Amino acid sequence: MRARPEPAEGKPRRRYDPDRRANISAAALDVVAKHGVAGATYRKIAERAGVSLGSLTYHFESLDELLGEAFTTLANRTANGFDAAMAEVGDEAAARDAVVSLITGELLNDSRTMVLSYELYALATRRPDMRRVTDAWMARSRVALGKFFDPETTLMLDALIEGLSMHRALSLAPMPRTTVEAAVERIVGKP
Amino acid sequence: MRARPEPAEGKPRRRYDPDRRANISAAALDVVAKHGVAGATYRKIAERAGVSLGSLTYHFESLDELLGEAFTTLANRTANGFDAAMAEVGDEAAARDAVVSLITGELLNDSRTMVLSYELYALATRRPDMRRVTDAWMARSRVALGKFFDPETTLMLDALIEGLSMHRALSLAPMPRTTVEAAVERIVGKP
DNA sequence: AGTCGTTATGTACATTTGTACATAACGACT
DNA sequence: AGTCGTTATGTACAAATGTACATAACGACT
Repeated sequence: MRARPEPAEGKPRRRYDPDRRANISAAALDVVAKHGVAGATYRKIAERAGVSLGSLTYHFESLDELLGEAFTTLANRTANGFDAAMAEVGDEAAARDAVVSLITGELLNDSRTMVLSYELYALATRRPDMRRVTDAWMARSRVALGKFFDPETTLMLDALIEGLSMHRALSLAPMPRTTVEAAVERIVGKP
Repeated sequence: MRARPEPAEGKPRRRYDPDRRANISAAALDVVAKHGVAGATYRKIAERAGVSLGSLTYHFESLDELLGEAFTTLANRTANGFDAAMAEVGDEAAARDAVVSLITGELLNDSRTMVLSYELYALATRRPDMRRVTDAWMARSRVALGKFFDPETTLMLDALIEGLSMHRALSLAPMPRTTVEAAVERIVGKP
């Protein structure tokens, strides 16, 4: 017998678990990160979310729909982090530093985000609706970068960020930060 | 009743299907490209290879072993293509052109290779033995590039190739070749 | 209190999938 | 011709999985 959380004083208690749908979506990402899309089953996700099996099929008509929503929230959250990091930046020199930090830092570079990105990319080359998700994601990155760099440089920089993050994540001997700094400088030009 | 292929004159007919193991491996890549690792089952692969189900479990003790061998051959074949393209190159200017052609051309950029790469990357961040495959792959790329560029430039260029190929494959509006040329030039320096 | 729509739970069933195995075909060798 | 090790085939079975559904709990509203 588990005690139910107390309702806020005076506030109408709408439902027992209001954001269960979002919780299921988050649990799906955990399962994909651990077992891959190949190992993402209704039962594993339900267990991870601490929720009954029937609840999944109620909220999501298919596994594809569930994965679609999960990856969409992932892309939005990552893009939000990207935006936030670039929003605090004043001039181009600071933008340069921010980009280097993004590549070497935690937002783009932790293994969980990277493996989920790969799974998303693989899915996106196969499912057109997921292509829209990756397109929107990349577009937001370019908008954030476009505030400081010209359009062509922005395209190059965006691709460089992708490649450097990937190689840093996959490589056993991660590239030193100084090399990342030098690569960014070569693309965006001398200060 | 299907007629059996005639044995070569005088040559001892060793076995009915000598490279069935390799054929199964190739069929596995086809299935992964079409349905993802998630949809790669013994039965689908057997059907694609035109081979009985039992033959798969005979040649490969597990699906992981089969996928491991399939991705290993993929990585080797792609690296061979990379080597071949760079081997025909004389000076650094030609190397620059070769790199641009690799990014915009067919070796790295067809959607089949890209989706398989993503699946491999996703697998590699989860399975240590696959990490060795991707490591060897990237090491060969760097060796091929290292004949023409200094070590640090090679690292940068390798990452740039990865990122540009990926963005060209995923983007609905592919980046123009001139932008690719400009990006490579910024990394490797003025001619 | 009573009713209704929404959400949650557990169970049951048909299909898919990995796996094991018995049997046979094949080639090499004596 | 006979024997043996290797390879191929088909089938069978148990576990896992997607899916449907009956039942109940919950909150909002009258």
